[in-house]
Amino acid sequence: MSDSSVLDLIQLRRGCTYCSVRQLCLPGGIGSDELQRLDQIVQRRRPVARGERLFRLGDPLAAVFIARDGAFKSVSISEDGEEQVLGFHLPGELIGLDALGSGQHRCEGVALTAATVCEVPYDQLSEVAAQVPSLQQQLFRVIGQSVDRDQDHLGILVRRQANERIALFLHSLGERYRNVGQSDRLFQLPMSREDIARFLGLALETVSRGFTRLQDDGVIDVTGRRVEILNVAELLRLAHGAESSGDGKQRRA
Amino acid sequence: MSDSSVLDLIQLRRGCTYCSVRQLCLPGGIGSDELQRLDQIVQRRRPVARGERLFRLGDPLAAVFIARDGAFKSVSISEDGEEQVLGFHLPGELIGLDALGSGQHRCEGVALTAATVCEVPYDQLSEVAAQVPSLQQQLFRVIGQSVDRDQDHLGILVRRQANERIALFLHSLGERYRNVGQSDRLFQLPMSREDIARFLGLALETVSRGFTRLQDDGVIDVTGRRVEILNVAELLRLAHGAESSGDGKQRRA
DNA sequence: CGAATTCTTGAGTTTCCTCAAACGATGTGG
DNA sequence: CCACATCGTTTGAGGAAACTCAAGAATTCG
Repeated sequence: MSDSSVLDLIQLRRGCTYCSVRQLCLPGGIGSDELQRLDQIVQRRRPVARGERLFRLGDPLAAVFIARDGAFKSVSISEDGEEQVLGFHLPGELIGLDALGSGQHRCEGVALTAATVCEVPYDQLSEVAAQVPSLQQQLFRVIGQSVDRDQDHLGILVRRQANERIALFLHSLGERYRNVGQSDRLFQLPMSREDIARFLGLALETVSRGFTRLQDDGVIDVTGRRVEILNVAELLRLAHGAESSGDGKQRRA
Repeated sequence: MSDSSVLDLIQLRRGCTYCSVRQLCLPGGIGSDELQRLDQIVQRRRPVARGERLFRLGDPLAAVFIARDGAFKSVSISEDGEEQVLGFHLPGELIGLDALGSGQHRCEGVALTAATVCEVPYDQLSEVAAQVPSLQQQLFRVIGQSVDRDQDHLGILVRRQANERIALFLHSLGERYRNVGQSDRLFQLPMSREDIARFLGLALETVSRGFTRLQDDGVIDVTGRRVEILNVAELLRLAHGAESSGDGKQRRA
């Protein structure tokens, strides 16, 4: 076996074909020919340090990113300098779509942990999409899903009270971890209480109190950033406006 | 001049080429050949009665709509039956993009006034987009702009107090009316106080009180749904967290 | 192991929500 | 054309939720 064929194999294994998050970043899948074309333009598995920014406010749209390991947040900076967290990005999710409308980024993409990303130059992506209809379809789909997440986010913020928002947040985070093949009951939060607060539209103290309350009610177990969901059903009940059941102790269905 | 050529001319004038909202629904413009292809698939100027729904929750994605006259709202229904207003749509804006992610509508498109819409069957649109790269580009752009509006909406909801939200809302509405060629100082609200409340994440009484407050401060003049913005600068100041200036009377810069 | 960050908890205050009632516009039938 | 019903809006009073400020625990990190 020649050196080059070994290299080819390694290349292939590192490419989209064998990517563990492929079903996520390209739901529905596309043909292998199309996949090869995509492979050619994807910059693979770049490591990113915690706190590093993939792009900044006002940067021209150069590429979209796909989280592979680790977690990211999208934050917008309001005129008074306040940070707003627009979303969190787990493996398989696209980052940087915010620049699609104006050609410039309206927010910053920040790594919450050490992470790796794939990077797809935008002009090449749209070129390939124009030539490969199924990829165009997939793209509309993926963008649409990011819109869906934004609307879910809106749903959390509009007229829900603090405890509901927090329960909803923890539940949906669990769901997303499950999609990535991790446990949906026990996970490590990649973001600070402050990030959560700025995502949920609350004060960070309110988030902290909410966690404590859920713990007192036996719904979750939380120490720092380690979260274990003990009672999913109850968490969901609370997320949809149910009163937390009077006595401050655990309660079995 | 034959009958058929007269008809052709009328057809043409009623088509996208002469459409008053073309720059809005297709910003940046596309070539005239492409425009003709688009013309062929667009159902033009259908009248819609107030309260009529363009699509309902769960409907499969069949078409996207472009508001021509009148105004629409997108509302999602939460599991407890509460309505949430996700957005308002003025002439030139696309309606129905919420189904892009899942293929099913996640919200309902409701006419707030008597209105007219253009309707574009989705499968034909994506087919033409696949063949006409510049249209694909425009589509990404337009979808991106709708994402931008969602993010602006998030920005309003996250950690802003009631008066700021209301000021921001009125200001941005003025801006949008200006884009449509109407006055940005004096307009008729197409939506009820309740709709505004469900959009801003407030109680409807709070919206009403906010309006009254702005009127007392001489910033706007409001009677029912007629709104006149008297002091844009002050409105903007209030929108960005400024205290309303003590004395309950008008104040000149 | 100590410094620095992040998180929790407490006390007091503000904002905004809820409930309730009056007011105004709009449209319908007598 | 007017009386009346209906819907949308305004206004008031009281209370609850969440914010701010502040200080003390716990974790993380060098």
